[in-house]
Amino acid sequence: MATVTVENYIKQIYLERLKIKGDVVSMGSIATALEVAPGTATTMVKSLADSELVEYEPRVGVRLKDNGEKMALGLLRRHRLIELFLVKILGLDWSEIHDEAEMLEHVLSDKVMEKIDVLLGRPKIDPHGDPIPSATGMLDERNLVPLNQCEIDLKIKISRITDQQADFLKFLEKNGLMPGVTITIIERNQFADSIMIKIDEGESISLGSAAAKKILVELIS
Amino acid sequence: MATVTVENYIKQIYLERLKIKGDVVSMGSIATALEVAPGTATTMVKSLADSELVEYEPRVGVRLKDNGEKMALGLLRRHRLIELFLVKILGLDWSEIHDEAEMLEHVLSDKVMEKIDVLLGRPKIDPHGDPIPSATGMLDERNLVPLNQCEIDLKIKISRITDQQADFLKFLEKNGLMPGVTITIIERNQFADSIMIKIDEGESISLGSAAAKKILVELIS
DNA sequence: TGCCATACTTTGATTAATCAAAATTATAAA
DNA sequence: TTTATAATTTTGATTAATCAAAGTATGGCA
Ligand SMILES: [Mn+2]
Ligand SMILES: [Mn+2]
Ligand SMILES: [Mn+2]
Ligand SMILES: [Mn+2]
Repeated sequence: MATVTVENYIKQIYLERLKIKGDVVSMGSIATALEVAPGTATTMVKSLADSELVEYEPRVGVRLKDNGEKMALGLLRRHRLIELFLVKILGLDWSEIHDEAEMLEHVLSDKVMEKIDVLLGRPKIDPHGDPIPSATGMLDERNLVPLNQCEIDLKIKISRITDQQADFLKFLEKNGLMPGVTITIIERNQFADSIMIKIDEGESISLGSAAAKKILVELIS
Repeated sequence: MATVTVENYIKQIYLERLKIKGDVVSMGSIATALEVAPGTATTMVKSLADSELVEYEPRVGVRLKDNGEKMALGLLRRHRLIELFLVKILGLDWSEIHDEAEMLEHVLSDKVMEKIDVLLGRPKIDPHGDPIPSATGMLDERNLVPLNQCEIDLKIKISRITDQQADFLKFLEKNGLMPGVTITIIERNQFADSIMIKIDEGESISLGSAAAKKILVELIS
């Protein structure tokens, strides 16, 4: 059985891999993401390699093997199902579920996960808009556009939030900027580095490009 | 923050304390209950004493201090609320919830526990009939009688099961012997070491005294 | 009283996970 | 090509939890 630590490393390697262009994940990015010293990441990754979960090439990086990828997708599924459960069934706020799920993903049995999945109606998307892998490890990453790169005057739908920091999520919630909401960019100011958006039948809000970049949207035909 | 291991020791010391006449728990009983070597229990209890959670007297035993008792009651509350949640909300069988709760009790946040408590209507009793301590650490152990020590021909109510082994619980469930059910002892055979009981408006079943001892009942006036 | 079985404690190791700091490499700049 | 910088790896320690096996104490029995 993989320990909680091993599971966290495997999942993080998967997530870092998604973020970058390259196909190999650096020790530095793992160490930063998991908040451990660089040497710790190196040591741990070597031990993951001994367990056949990853391929590790010194001074180059690490890549998940089939085993590892399967584990990562299983964890991602657990994490996201748990988040949705915490919001839908227990009524927690979407800003406080991530850390909770970070622990629970390692602890809930398959039996409990199946009950939760059924209770939620086998959902495909979590509260942040992240896709939930299927029980068989299928994951479809939708092709979404960062809000800051969107054209003006088009009708678009907020679909996914890539920054799960509690404060940022609370800000979005307070302003009604949650997945599912449709909006239009009504103004863009290149030099002020900001955009002005209008929620359908609602308020107008100004967003800096750093914030807008964390909001992924879908164009409505 | 107490580790999972520390929490398990503290809870076990509390539970062992309840089982015995004396007021001090032996290293041996802890080691057996937690399935660790005797020396491990000694070492660990000494470290609990360093943390001011217990008082430890070498070769005599260990007793919880106020801190420790508070922690134990908190865990017991969590454990039992979680068990009830797993049965009532997720629909697990009462025979498979104990191990699940054994992990979850260390991981769910206070916020989640409060949501669960509310969702369940602030219950006082778990699926095995075990009392749930209040959030302030109040626990009322009801005064119940083991079924094997009960008089014949009286109307009695099954109230608590002290053996939580899955197989035993499954047996009880199959025969309708769950907390809340009312029964009568219709026969007792001293030499066969068994009793015959009849479920109200139901079947008659024979139980050996070892099994009957694990079923606590309440006399119905 | 003295022995001894049993329970308990101590000792010396091991494993997993971590860190700080020193050593090494690779790469980009001069 | 040489050097400097940044990333990575290695080394030596530490902490928590555990075990096996050796050592110790104590309460009853002879
Ligand atoms: Mn995690
Ligand atoms: Mn999420
Ligand atoms: Mn536990
Ligand atoms: Mn119970």
